[in-house]
Amino acid sequence: MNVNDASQALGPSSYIVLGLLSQCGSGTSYDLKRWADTSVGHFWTFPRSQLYAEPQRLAALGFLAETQEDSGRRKRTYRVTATGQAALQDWLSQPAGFPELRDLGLLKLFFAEQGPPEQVRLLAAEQLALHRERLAVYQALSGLPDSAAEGPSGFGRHTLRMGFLYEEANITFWTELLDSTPLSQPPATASVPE
Amino acid sequence: MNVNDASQALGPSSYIVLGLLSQCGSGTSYDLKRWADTSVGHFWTFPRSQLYAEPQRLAALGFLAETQEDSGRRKRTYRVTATGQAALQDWLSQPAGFPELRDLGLLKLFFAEQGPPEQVRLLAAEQLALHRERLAVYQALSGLPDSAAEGPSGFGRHTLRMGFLYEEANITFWTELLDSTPLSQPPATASVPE
DNA sequence: TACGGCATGTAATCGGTTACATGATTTA
DNA sequence: TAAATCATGTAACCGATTACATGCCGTA
Repeated sequence: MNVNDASQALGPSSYIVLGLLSQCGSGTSYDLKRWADTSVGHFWTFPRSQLYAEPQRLAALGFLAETQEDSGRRKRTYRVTATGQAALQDWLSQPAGFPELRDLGLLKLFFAEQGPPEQVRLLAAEQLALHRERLAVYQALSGLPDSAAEGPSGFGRHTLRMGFLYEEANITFWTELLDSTPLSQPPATASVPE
Repeated sequence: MNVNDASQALGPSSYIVLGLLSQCGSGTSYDLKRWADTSVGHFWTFPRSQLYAEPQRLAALGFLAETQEDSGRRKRTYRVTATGQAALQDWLSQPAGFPELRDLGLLKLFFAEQGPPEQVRLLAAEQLALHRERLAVYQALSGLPDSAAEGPSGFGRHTLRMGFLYEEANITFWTELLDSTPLSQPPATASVPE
């Protein structure tokens, strides 16, 4: 069974586990959770339970080696094998394809465009607030020294930059939308001079 | 069983079906596929088979009414019920939450940042090409008259605008990255004057 | 030593993807 | 009328989410 054999076809979460472990040497499922939360978690999340299931799968494939404690909880620690490392490299060297926006807010907007403007405004206001919040988080992160920003517990300079651009684009978009969507009840007293 | 009862918790694909059928009156699974391809499909895709399974589910919940042909293929046509319409409206009025980038390219970049620059360059070049392509598609779409751009078979003015901004952000990002990543083998013959 | 939060797992369910299968309709 | 394409569905599998369950450890 070859690494280049496409029959494996692991999913993204598998490679997140592989990648994090590769960067950190070794760790438990909980370690993975903590690392993910402060790095990839900024743009790619999944439930914690995946971080227990995924390593099992990878270990069964020979991509991870597993050691289990003798004491109480018999907790499992994983590390990447040479085969696993090769699989990761192979994946990295493959084209990534086109990403989808898959934005729930956009989806709702798409269907709300025909409806009452007030609903659009509400949506825009919500999204605007969320994106501003997130931009602030990124701004805080970018102030950190490189040592903290890089590595398994950091966001990575480049990925952080994309986060920035993404948030900016969103803020531009929802702001424009809010500004161009009429209020539901323009005050009847206001006069519109010709 | 109330529409406002959160026990339903349909997924996004359910609402895409609901939304498209609501806009178009009625249609078959194949109609849904065609509508989706030219509208939401630009930023949210899923396999065609979903468009056969999803309406069944919705019909079972009373959100769609189904009529079946008597002739050969006995094909099914769906339309939204009043209950379904209410469920859609309810969903639209709910906050959408924060969207994730979930970009495979970014993910690979995150793990490739530590590795050889050449791999980063390859990735950046691929992504740049894909995003430029997509931007061109959006440019073409935006040239269309409103009648073609709006409605179930159109992208929608607003969503299209966001597509634009997203592609621009990506092009900026991957271009910057490509420009800032050193070539793997700078020609050994080149002299670097002090 | 009791309690709250941290840490570590398993089980059940379900939506989504892939693969399979075949009927109609157009066109060469 | 054969081939190609359009159209319509089903079945099996699997990753991902939710919910359940419980052990360790610091501190009040």
